[in-house]
Amino acid sequence: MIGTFPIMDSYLIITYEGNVIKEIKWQREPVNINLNFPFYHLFNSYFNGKRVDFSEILLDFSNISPFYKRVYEMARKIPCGKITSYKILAEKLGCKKGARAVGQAISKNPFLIIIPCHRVIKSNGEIGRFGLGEDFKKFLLKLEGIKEAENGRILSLGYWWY
DNA sequence: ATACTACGAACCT
DNA sequence: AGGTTCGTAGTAT
Repeated sequence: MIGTFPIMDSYLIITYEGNVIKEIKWQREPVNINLNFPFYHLFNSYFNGKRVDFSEILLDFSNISPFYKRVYEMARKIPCGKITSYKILAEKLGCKKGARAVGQAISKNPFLIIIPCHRVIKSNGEIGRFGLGEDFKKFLLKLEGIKEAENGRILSLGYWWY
């Protein structure tokens, strides 16, 4: 079953079976809106700027390599309103110099929003890349109350999650 | 074996 | 400050 949810100039495509989410991807090409998918109200609240707890949602991790799975499960623990870096995430996984490998995994995040890959930025404070574009990443961070400096970098280390 | 990253550090101007 | 280069870990072919 597939649900669709419009956001900015794109659409979330939510694939699910029962109450298990199998995949959340996005596309720019318009689709028919179908808001009849599990946890719709959570997504709706989230995009209205509310603090939302996605942690109880069941995700289908079959067909995901062990390392990617570890990255996703770790990334999922980043609290709303906090950010971290690819490097820190790698270190937490016991992979000191694996920042790039983490980036590769994050770039293929099969569960947009639920696994908050937008909360992972570069270690020098720059926003870093994002599938739907850097502006979308900034939009999500702003939604969560993360402040950005005028030079496009994150303002304060106090926001970091270690 | 090789090529490819949503990275990072170390160098350069 | 801004660029280039190189190391790096894991994945895909």
